[in-house]
Amino acid sequence: MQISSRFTLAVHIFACIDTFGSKYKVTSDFLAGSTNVNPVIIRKILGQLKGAGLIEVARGTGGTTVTKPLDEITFLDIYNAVECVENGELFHFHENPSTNCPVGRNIHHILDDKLIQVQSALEKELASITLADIKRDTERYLSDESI
Amino acid sequence: MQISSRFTLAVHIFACIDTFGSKYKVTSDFLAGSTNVNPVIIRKILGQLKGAGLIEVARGTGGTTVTKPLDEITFLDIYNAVECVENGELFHFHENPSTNCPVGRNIHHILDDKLIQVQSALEKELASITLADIKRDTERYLSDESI
DNA sequence: ATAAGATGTAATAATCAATATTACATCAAT
DNA sequence: ATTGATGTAATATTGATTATTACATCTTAT
Repeated sequence: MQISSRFTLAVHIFACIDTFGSKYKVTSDFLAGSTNVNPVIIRKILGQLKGAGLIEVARGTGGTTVTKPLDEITFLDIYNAVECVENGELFHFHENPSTNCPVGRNIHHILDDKLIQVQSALEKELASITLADIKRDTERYLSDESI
Repeated sequence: MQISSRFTLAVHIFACIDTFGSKYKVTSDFLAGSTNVNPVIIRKILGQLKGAGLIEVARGTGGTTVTKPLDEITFLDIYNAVECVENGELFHFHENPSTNCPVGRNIHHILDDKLIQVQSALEKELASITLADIKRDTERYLSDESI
Protein backbone atom coordinates (compact mmCIF):
# COMPACT_ATOMS: atom_id res chain seq x y z
CA MET A 1 0.00 0.00 0.00
CA GLN A 2 1.07 3.51 -0.75
CA ILE A 3 1.58 6.30 1.73
CA SER A 4 -1.65 8.34 1.99
CA SER A 5 -2.07 11.32 -0.32
CA ARG A 6 -2.55 13.37 2.83
CA PHE A 7 1.21 13.85 2.64
CA THR A 8 1.35 15.32 -0.87
CA LEU A 9 -1.80 17.29 -0.07
CA ALA A 10 -0.15 18.83 2.98
CA VAL A 11 2.89 19.89 0.97
CA HIS A 12 0.60 21.33 -1.70
CA ILE A 13 -1.20 23.28 1.03
CA PHE A 14 2.07 24.77 2.26
CA ALA A 15 3.03 25.72 -1.29
CA CYS A 16 -0.27 27.57 -1.60
CA ILE A 17 0.21 29.40 1.68
CA ASP A 18 3.71 30.45 0.55
CA THR A 19 2.50 31.60 -2.81
CA PHE A 20 -0.85 33.22 -2.04
CA GLY A 21 -0.82 33.90 1.70
CA SER A 22 0.43 37.45 1.37
CA LYS A 23 -2.19 38.41 -1.22
CA TYR A 24 -5.28 36.33 -0.49
CA LYS A 25 -6.87 34.64 2.47
CA VAL A 26 -6.06 30.95 2.08
CA THR A 27 -9.27 29.14 3.06
CA SER A 28 -10.18 25.47 2.97
CA ASP A 29 -12.41 26.16 -0.02
CA PHE A 30 -9.55 27.82 -1.87
CA LEU A 31 -7.27 24.87 -1.09
CA ALA A 32 -9.99 22.42 -2.11
CA GLY A 33 -10.09 24.19 -5.48
CA SER A 34 -6.33 24.09 -5.99
CA THR A 35 -5.96 20.44 -4.98
CA ASN A 36 -9.28 19.21 -6.35
CA VAL A 37 -10.05 17.53 -3.06
CA ASN A 38 -13.11 17.85 -0.85
CA PRO A 39 -12.94 20.80 1.57
CA VAL A 40 -13.73 18.60 4.56
CA ILE A 41 -10.68 16.50 3.81
CA ILE A 42 -8.63 19.68 3.58
CA ARG A 43 -9.96 20.85 6.93
CA LYS A 44 -9.03 17.55 8.51
CA ILE A 45 -5.46 17.90 7.26
CA LEU A 46 -5.34 21.54 8.39
CA GLY A 47 -6.46 20.33 11.80
CA GLN A 48 -3.63 17.80 11.93
CA LEU A 49 -1.04 20.38 10.85
CA LYS A 50 -2.42 22.78 13.45
CA GLY A 51 -2.26 20.06 16.09
CA ALA A 52 1.41 19.57 15.26
CA GLY A 53 2.00 23.31 15.70
CA LEU A 54 3.00 23.89 12.10
CA ILE A 55 0.21 26.29 11.13
CA GLU A 56 -2.47 28.45 12.63
CA VAL A 57 -6.01 28.52 11.31
CA ALA A 58 -8.19 31.55 11.97
CA ARG A 59 -11.62 30.64 13.26
CA GLY A 60 -14.51 32.75 12.11
CA THR A 61 -12.59 34.98 9.78
CA GLY A 62 -10.78 32.09 8.08
CA GLY A 63 -7.32 31.77 6.57
CA THR A 64 -4.14 29.87 7.34
CA THR A 65 -0.63 30.96 8.31
CA VAL A 66 2.62 29.13 8.96
CA THR A 67 4.00 29.37 12.49
CA LYS A 68 7.72 28.79 11.92
CA PRO A 69 10.52 29.69 9.53
CA LEU A 70 10.15 27.43 6.50
CA ASP A 71 13.60 25.92 6.89
CA GLU A 72 12.55 24.62 10.29
CA ILE A 73 9.64 22.57 8.94
CA THR A 74 10.80 19.27 7.45
CA PHE A 75 8.98 16.68 5.38
CA LEU A 76 9.27 14.41 8.41
CA ASP A 77 7.35 16.93 10.54
CA ILE A 78 4.59 16.95 7.96
CA TYR A 79 4.67 13.18 7.48
CA ASN A 80 4.26 12.66 11.21
CA ALA A 81 1.59 15.34 11.52
CA VAL A 82 -0.75 13.79 8.97
CA GLU A 83 -0.29 10.23 10.30
CA CYS A 84 0.81 8.58 7.11
CA VAL A 85 1.35 5.17 8.75
CA GLU A 86 -0.57 3.43 11.53
CA ASN A 87 1.09 3.46 14.92
CA GLY A 88 4.19 5.09 13.43
CA GLU A 89 5.17 1.76 11.87
CA LEU A 90 5.98 1.72 8.17
CA PHE A 91 5.68 -2.05 7.77
CA HIS A 92 2.53 -4.00 8.49
CA PHE A 93 3.55 -7.22 10.24
CA HIS A 94 1.34 -10.30 9.96
CA GLU A 95 -0.57 -10.34 13.21
CA ASN A 96 -0.25 -13.79 14.78
CA PRO A 97 2.77 -15.85 13.78
CA SER A 98 2.47 -19.30 15.32
CA THR A 99 4.07 -19.77 18.72
CA ASN A 100 4.23 -23.49 18.00
CA CYS A 101 6.78 -22.97 15.24
CA PRO A 102 10.36 -22.03 16.19
CA VAL A 103 10.52 -19.57 13.30
CA GLY A 104 7.05 -18.19 14.07
CA ARG A 105 7.85 -17.45 17.69
CA ASN A 106 11.17 -15.78 16.79
CA ILE A 107 10.28 -13.90 13.62
CA HIS A 108 9.90 -10.61 15.47
CA HIS A 109 13.32 -11.02 17.09
CA ILE A 110 14.76 -11.77 13.67
CA LEU A 111 13.04 -9.06 11.68
CA ASP A 112 12.05 -6.07 13.83
CA ASP A 113 15.50 -4.42 13.98
CA LYS A 114 15.84 -4.62 10.21
CA LEU A 115 12.42 -3.06 9.62
CA ILE A 116 13.36 -0.23 11.98
CA GLN A 117 16.62 0.24 10.11
CA VAL A 118 14.75 0.68 6.83
CA GLN A 119 12.13 2.94 8.38
CA SER A 120 14.87 5.11 9.90
CA ALA A 121 16.48 5.55 6.49
CA LEU A 122 13.14 6.78 5.14
CA GLU A 123 12.65 9.16 8.04
CA LYS A 124 16.19 10.50 7.80
CA GLU A 125 15.64 11.39 4.17
CA LEU A 126 12.29 13.00 4.96
CA ALA A 127 14.00 15.08 7.63
CA SER A 128 16.55 16.36 5.13
CA ILE A 129 13.99 18.19 2.99
CA THR A 130 12.31 21.36 4.25
CA LEU A 131 9.60 23.74 3.16
CA ALA A 132 12.34 26.21 2.22
CA ASP A 133 13.17 23.79 -0.62
CA ILE A 134 9.52 23.78 -1.64
CA LYS A 135 9.30 27.56 -1.57
CA ARG A 136 12.45 27.93 -3.66
CA ASP A 137 11.26 25.49 -6.33
CA THR A 138 7.71 26.82 -6.34
CA GLU A 139 9.00 30.32 -7.04
CA ARG A 140 11.24 29.01 -9.77
CA TYR A 141 8.54 27.05 -11.61
CA LEU A 142 5.96 29.83 -11.30
CA SER A 143 8.34 32.46 -12.62
CA ASP A 144 9.35 30.14 -15.50
CA GLU A 145 5.66 30.04 -16.45
CA SER A 146 5.42 33.77 -17.04
CA ILE A 147 8.27 33.95 -19.53
CA MET B 1 -1.07 3.38 4.96
CA GLN B 2 1.42 0.74 5.88
CA ILE B 3 3.41 -1.45 3.52
CA SER B 4 1.53 -4.73 2.99
CA SER B 5 2.30 -7.63 5.31
CA ARG B 6 3.12 -9.60 2.18
CA PHE B 7 6.65 -8.30 2.75
CA THR B 8 7.10 -9.64 6.30
CA LEU B 9 5.29 -12.81 5.22
CA ALA B 10 7.75 -13.34 2.39
CA VAL B 11 10.74 -12.95 4.72
CA HIS B 12 9.10 -15.34 7.18
CA ILE B 13 8.67 -17.83 4.33
CA PHE B 14 12.37 -17.64 3.47
CA ALA B 15 13.31 -18.12 7.12
CA CYS B 16 11.18 -21.28 7.13
CA ILE B 17 12.78 -22.61 3.96
CA ASP B 18 16.24 -21.97 5.44
CA THR B 19 15.36 -23.65 8.71
CA PHE B 20 13.21 -26.57 7.63
CA GLY B 21 13.92 -27.07 3.93
CA SER B 22 16.62 -29.69 4.45
CA LYS B 23 14.48 -31.79 6.80
CA TYR B 24 10.88 -31.33 5.72
CA LYS B 25 8.98 -30.49 2.58
CA VAL B 26 7.98 -26.82 2.96
CA THR B 27 4.42 -26.66 1.63
CA SER B 28 1.93 -23.81 1.55
CA ASP B 29 -0.03 -25.52 4.33
CA PHE B 30 3.07 -25.75 6.49
CA LEU B 31 3.83 -22.06 5.87
CA ALA B 32 0.21 -21.16 6.55
CA GLY B 33 0.58 -22.83 9.94
CA SER B 34 3.81 -21.06 10.82
CA THR B 35 2.58 -17.62 9.76
CA ASN B 36 -1.06 -18.09 10.76
CA VAL B 37 -2.17 -16.85 7.38
CA ASN B 38 -4.52 -18.47 4.90
CA PRO B 39 -2.78 -20.97 2.57
CA VAL B 40 -4.21 -19.30 -0.55
CA ILE B 41 -2.54 -16.05 0.46
CA ILE B 42 0.71 -17.95 0.97
CA ARG B 43 0.39 -19.52 -2.48
CA LYS B 44 -0.13 -16.12 -4.03
CA ILE B 45 3.06 -14.83 -2.41
CA LEU B 46 4.93 -17.97 -3.45
CA GLY B 47 3.73 -17.32 -6.98
CA GLN B 48 5.09 -13.78 -6.88
CA LEU B 49 8.45 -14.93 -5.49
CA LYS B 50 8.58 -17.62 -8.16
CA GLY B 51 7.73 -15.05 -10.84
CA ALA B 52 10.69 -12.98 -9.65
CA GLY B 53 12.96 -16.00 -9.97
CA LEU B 54 13.75 -16.17 -6.26
CA ILE B 55 12.28 -19.60 -5.52
CA GLU B 56 11.03 -22.71 -7.23
CA VAL B 57 7.82 -24.42 -6.26
CA ALA B 58 7.34 -28.10 -7.07
CA ARG B 59 4.01 -28.80 -8.72
CA GLY B 60 2.28 -32.03 -7.82
CA THR B 61 4.76 -33.21 -5.25
CA GLY B 62 4.93 -29.87 -3.44
CA GLY B 63 7.69 -28.04 -1.61
CA THR B 64 9.70 -24.87 -2.10
CA THR B 65 13.39 -24.21 -2.70
CA VAL B 66 15.50 -21.09 -3.06
CA THR B 67 17.17 -20.57 -6.43
CA LYS B 68 20.13 -18.36 -5.49
CA PRO B 69 22.78 -17.94 -2.82
CA LEU B 70 21.13 -16.19 0.12
CA ASP B 71 23.53 -13.25 0.05
CA GLU B 72 22.34 -12.51 -3.48
CA ILE B 73 18.70 -12.04 -2.47
CA THR B 74 18.08 -8.62 -0.96
CA PHE B 75 15.08 -7.21 0.87
CA LEU B 76 14.59 -4.97 -2.17
CA ASP B 77 14.26 -8.02 -4.42
CA ILE B 78 11.57 -9.38 -2.12
CA TYR B 79 9.87 -6.00 -1.74
CA ASN B 80 9.64 -5.64 -5.50
CA ALA B 81 8.54 -9.23 -6.01
CA VAL B 82 5.52 -8.99 -3.72
CA GLU B 83 4.41 -5.60 -5.09
CA CYS B 84 4.30 -3.70 -1.85
CA VAL B 85 3.36 -0.41 -3.50
CA GLU B 86 1.15 0.31 -6.51
CA ASN B 87 2.97 1.14 -9.70
CA GLY B 88 6.31 1.10 -7.86
CA GLU B 89 5.48 4.46 -6.30
CA LEU B 90 5.79 4.77 -2.54
CA PHE B 91 3.74 7.97 -2.28
CA HIS B 92 0.14 8.27 -3.36
CA PHE B 93 -0.27 11.65 -5.09
CA HIS B 94 -3.67 13.34 -5.10
CA GLU B 95 -5.05 12.60 -8.54
CA ASN B 96 -6.20 15.84 -10.13
CA PRO B 97 -4.57 19.01 -8.90
CA SER B 98 -6.26 21.99 -10.55
CA THR B 99 -4.72 23.21 -13.78
CA ASN B 100 -6.35 26.59 -13.15
CA CYS B 101 -4.14 27.23 -10.15
CA PRO B 102 -0.44 28.05 -10.72
CA VAL B 103 0.53 25.87 -7.77
CA GLY B 104 -1.82 23.09 -8.81
CA ARG B 105 -0.43 22.86 -12.32
CA ASN B 106 3.18 22.87 -11.07
CA ILE B 107 2.95 20.73 -7.96
CA HIS B 108 4.31 17.66 -9.75
CA HIS B 109 7.31 19.64 -11.03
CA ILE B 110 7.89 20.88 -7.52
CA LEU B 111 7.41 17.65 -5.62
CA ASP B 112 8.14 14.60 -7.78
CA ASP B 113 11.93 14.70 -7.54
CA LYS B 114 11.76 14.96 -3.76
CA LEU B 115 9.42 12.00 -3.48
CA ILE B 116 11.79 9.97 -5.64
CA GLN B 117 14.70 11.02 -3.46
CA VAL B 118 12.92 9.69 -0.36
CA GLN B 119 11.81 6.51 -2.12
CA SER B 120 15.37 5.89 -3.30
CA ALA B 121 16.66 6.15 0.26
CA LEU B 122 14.16 3.50 1.31
CA GLU B 123 15.11 1.23 -1.58
CA LYS B 124 18.82 1.66 -0.96
CA GLU B 125 18.40 0.53 2.62
CA LEU B 126 16.25 -2.42 1.53
CA ALA B 127 18.99 -3.41 -0.91
CA SER B 128 21.59 -3.45 1.87
CA ILE B 129 19.94 -6.31 3.78
CA THR B 130 20.04 -9.87 2.43
CA LEU B 131 18.63 -13.25 3.30
CA ALA B 132 22.08 -14.21 4.56
CA ASP B 133 21.43 -11.76 7.41
CA ILE B 134 18.10 -13.44 8.06
CA LYS B 135 19.64 -16.90 8.04
CA ARG B 136 22.38 -15.84 10.47
CA ASP B 137 19.95 -14.29 12.94
CA THR B 138 17.43 -17.09 12.63
CA GLU B 139 20.09 -19.64 13.53
CA ARG B 140 21.21 -17.51 16.44
CA TYR B 141 17.74 -17.07 17.94
CA LEU B 142 16.76 -20.69 17.44
CA SER B 143 19.95 -21.98 19.06
CA ASP B 144 19.48 -19.52 21.96
CA GLU B 145 16.11 -21.16 22.53
CA SER B 146 17.54 -24.61 23.18
CA ILE B 147 19.93 -23.54 25.94
C1' DA C 1 -27.72 42.56 17.05
C1' DT C 2 -27.38 40.09 13.14
C1' DA C 3 -25.91 38.62 8.66
C1' DA C 4 -22.09 36.68 6.14
C1' DG C 5 -18.43 33.79 5.56
C1' DA C 6 -15.47 30.78 7.59
C1' DT C 7 -13.92 26.61 10.59
C1' DG C 8 -14.78 22.16 13.31
C1' DT C 9 -16.80 17.96 13.26
C1' DA C 10 -20.24 14.21 13.20
C1' DA C 11 -22.49 10.96 10.31
C1' DT C 12 -22.83 8.40 6.25
C1' DA C 13 -21.62 6.56 1.78
C1' DA C 14 -18.54 5.01 -1.85
C1' DT C 15 -14.33 3.09 -3.27
C1' DC C 16 -10.37 0.26 -3.03
C1' DA C 17 -6.84 -2.87 -1.32
C1' DA C 18 -5.89 -6.51 1.90
C1' DT C 19 -6.96 -10.67 3.65
C1' DA C 20 -9.88 -14.91 4.35
C1' DT C 21 -12.35 -18.65 2.50
C1' DT C 22 -14.44 -22.15 -0.56
C1' DA C 23 -14.08 -24.75 -4.50
C1' DC C 24 -11.99 -27.09 -7.96
C1' DA C 25 -8.87 -28.06 -11.96
C1' DT C 26 -4.33 -29.76 -12.50
C1' DC C 27 -0.07 -31.92 -11.59
C1' DA C 28 3.49 -35.63 -10.05
C1' DA C 29 4.72 -39.57 -7.53
C1' DT C 30 3.48 -43.81 -5.71
C1' DA D 1 -6.09 -44.53 -9.93
C1' DT D 2 -5.23 -42.51 -5.51
C1' DT D 3 -3.00 -39.14 -2.80
C1' DG D 4 -1.30 -34.85 -1.64
C1' DA D 5 0.12 -30.86 -3.42
C1' DT D 6 -0.12 -26.37 -6.37
C1' DG D 7 -2.66 -22.75 -9.24
C1' DT D 8 -6.37 -19.95 -9.45
C1' DA D 9 -11.15 -18.18 -9.82
C1' DA D 10 -14.88 -16.38 -7.23
C1' DT D 11 -16.75 -14.34 -3.27
C1' DA D 12 -16.91 -12.27 1.30
C1' DT D 13 -15.10 -9.52 4.97
C1' DT D 14 -12.57 -6.01 6.91
C1' DG D 15 -10.46 -1.55 7.22
C1' DA D 16 -8.60 2.82 5.52
C1' DT D 17 -9.31 6.48 2.25
C1' DT D 18 -11.85 9.84 0.27
C1' DA D 19 -16.31 12.23 -0.74
C1' DT D 20 -20.37 14.41 0.83
C1' DT D 21 -24.11 16.48 3.59
C1' DA D 22 -25.35 18.86 7.48
C1' DC D 23 -24.91 21.83 11.08
C1' DA D 24 -22.99 24.06 15.31
C1' DT D 25 -19.78 27.63 16.21
C1' DC D 26 -16.82 31.44 15.61
C1' DT D 27 -15.29 36.31 13.95
C1' DT D 28 -15.87 40.38 11.54
C1' DA D 29 -18.51 43.88 9.22
C1' DT D 30 -22.56 46.26 8.70
